[in-house]
Amino acid sequence: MLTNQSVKLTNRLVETSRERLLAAAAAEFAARGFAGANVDRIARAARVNKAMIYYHFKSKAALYREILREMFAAVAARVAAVEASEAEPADKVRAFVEAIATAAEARPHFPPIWFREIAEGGAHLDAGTLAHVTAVVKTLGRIVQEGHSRGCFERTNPMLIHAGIIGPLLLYFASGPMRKRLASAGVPGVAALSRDTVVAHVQRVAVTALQGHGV
Amino acid sequence: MLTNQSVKLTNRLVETSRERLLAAAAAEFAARGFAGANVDRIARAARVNKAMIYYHFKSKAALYREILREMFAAVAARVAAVEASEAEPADKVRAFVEAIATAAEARPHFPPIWFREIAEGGAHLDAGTLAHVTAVVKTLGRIVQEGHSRGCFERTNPMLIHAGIIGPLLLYFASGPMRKRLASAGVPGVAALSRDTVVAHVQRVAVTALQGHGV
DNA sequence: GTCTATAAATAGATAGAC
DNA sequence: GTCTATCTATTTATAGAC
Repeated sequence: MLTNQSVKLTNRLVETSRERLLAAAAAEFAARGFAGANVDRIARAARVNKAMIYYHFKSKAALYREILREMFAAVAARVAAVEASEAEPADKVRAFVEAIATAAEARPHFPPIWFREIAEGGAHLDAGTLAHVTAVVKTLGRIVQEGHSRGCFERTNPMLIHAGIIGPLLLYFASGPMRKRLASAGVPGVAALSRDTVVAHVQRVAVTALQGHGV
Repeated sequence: MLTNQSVKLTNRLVETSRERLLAAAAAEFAARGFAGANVDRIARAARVNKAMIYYHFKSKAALYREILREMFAAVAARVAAVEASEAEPADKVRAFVEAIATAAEARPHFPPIWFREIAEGGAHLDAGTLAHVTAVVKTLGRIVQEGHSRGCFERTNPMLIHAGIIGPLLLYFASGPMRKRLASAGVPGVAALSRDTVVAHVQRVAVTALQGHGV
């Protein structure tokens, strides 16, 4: 019994070659993009033979799609949970912001890869992953709609709110290295910009825009 | 005299091979990134022999840097003009937003390339171009500072405002193809999102955040 | 300035042994 | 599941003629 359990524990604690490949690939794709990524480098970083990439995945492209799928499935799940909660519309919007931030933070590769996919028009998104993306946007749309029906939000294009949330958040989380260079160049305030400050600001801005108050 | 003039006019009206290469390369780099870009394809799109790339520019990398340099020099110039104007702080912030939007619109390749550079930590930015980037951010910092000194703005980290401006604007201008796919997938409000709506929203949000009013 | 031909290196992918 | 060796295609870059 103890033996069986320790085997199971070991299987969970020790990363499999597949998991190590996924982690190394995520970092490589984030740093260099799909075209710039190199399968040899991915294998080396994962301390795994290159041929294993083609054993576990069909191709470099399939490996990349796998990473995209996990990313967007995770945000979609978080956001769905937000919508399903009992909170009032304004709090759901705040939770939506927090959900995006949390998902992005848990995956440092997420924001840069998302940026690149946007730049590429979602060229690598398969149907299933695209469905996750649209689900996220539609969910925010329904939250905004619900707020409007209840009389707490003014009529607002949800895509505007979406851009106001996703834009600054992704920019913040994707720009770590860039911000370091700006800080070195003497730009004031860059170093002081914390995750919590950004999230709070985005939350406030989104809710304020929705509530209007004749602004 | 007439001959001389017509020659000069011709030289201005007819794109040189160098100009055609720059235009084709900008589109290629925007669509596929630096690593994904292909010099053969650039040459073909420019209707120019591939060897001309190496005649006019030193390498693929040098060609890319040339495009980066022009992009950021243009925004830096626009933004400097905004700061030099006689407008009051809030209007300078609005003009800053408009300047970014105008520069981005005039160069469809600009937003996607900027996104990719952020994702890559500015790996391709040479010292001169990085100076342009920092100049833009610092300029906004001074406008915010000026507003605070004059008592019209609350004390605010300028980087927060910067992220709130650049994030949504770049996202909007870079996401044209992606938005089309979302519209096809039935996401409401995507098609209705106009450039002017986004710019006005970003302006309002930035100024409101700066003015505070105890929010 | 423009073109052809080609060098030289890189990188995705697979066969086949263990 | 893992590894070695290798094939093949792609692609940046240049030499040299016109």
